[in-house]
Amino acid sequence: MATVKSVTEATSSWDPYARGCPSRDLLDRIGDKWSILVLGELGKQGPCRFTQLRNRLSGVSEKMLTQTLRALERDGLVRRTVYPVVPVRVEYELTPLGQTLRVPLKALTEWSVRHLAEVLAAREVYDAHAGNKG
Amino acid sequence: MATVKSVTEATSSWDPYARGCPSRDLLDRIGDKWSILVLGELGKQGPCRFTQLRNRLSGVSEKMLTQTLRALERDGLVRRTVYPVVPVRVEYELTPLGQTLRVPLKALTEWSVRHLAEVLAAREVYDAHAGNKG
DNA sequence: CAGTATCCACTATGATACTG
DNA sequence: CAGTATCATAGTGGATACTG
Repeated sequence: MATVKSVTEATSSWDPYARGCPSRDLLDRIGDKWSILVLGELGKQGPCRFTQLRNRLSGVSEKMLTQTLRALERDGLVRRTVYPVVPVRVEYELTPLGQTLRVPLKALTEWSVRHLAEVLAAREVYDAHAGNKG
Repeated sequence: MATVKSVTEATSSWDPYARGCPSRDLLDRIGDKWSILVLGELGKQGPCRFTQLRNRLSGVSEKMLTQTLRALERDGLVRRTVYPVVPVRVEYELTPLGQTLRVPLKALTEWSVRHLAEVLAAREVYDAHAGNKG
């Protein structure tokens, strides 16, 4: 997960693109391999148990799932509820704050869905030229 | 930069949160350390030369700046123009496609600015508890 | 069930030096 | 000026085995 950086370099008036800025911090947090997938799953389905999540995000290791969930929980985006039964049962769900993040995430998703073809096309053009030039 | 993954596992109807989905690809691309900063700078100022960019994104190495710019260029988000003068002059600018990405990026930025305090507060609470529990 | 603890590989990033 | 090449390293992600 993102290393926790000091905000020493930050400017007083937030420049969205300066180092140490909120959006960079956000990207550092959700730009990892599993965060948005977890956020997405929880957003779709509501409360979800650890193993359920692991199965839905097939491919994730227990270590990474735990790590991702802990980070999201730490940031107040996900709530973790432990039911003291045996065997223990733990449920994860989006917090209200986590819910609000779905909006900008959706904007990003929509952009990518709408422009994916263009990006892919650009890649092919670029790679073709690269092939010519070595 | 993101490893280029096969899309073999993708479902036919795009699930925004499934692996290999457009939004994941997008996050893989712009979730790195410099892409959104470069996008942001170019969005703010229009055409910009290599060294100008390097100075504005103070802290970036030439290698990373080149790598980031190449990736963005490959994806059709940034245009690279070489002026065959001596010494050579290269200008970078957002393509129309790159411009459209500023909208969802702005949504993300606004979210982070608006909710940063909550996230930070949540972290402190979490870390305080972690201290208690070991 | 829901983790934790280890060890390992790869990747991303960076410092530095060199070049057309 | 605008890179490229090389070397070094930290951090990310993963496989596996163990535990309350």
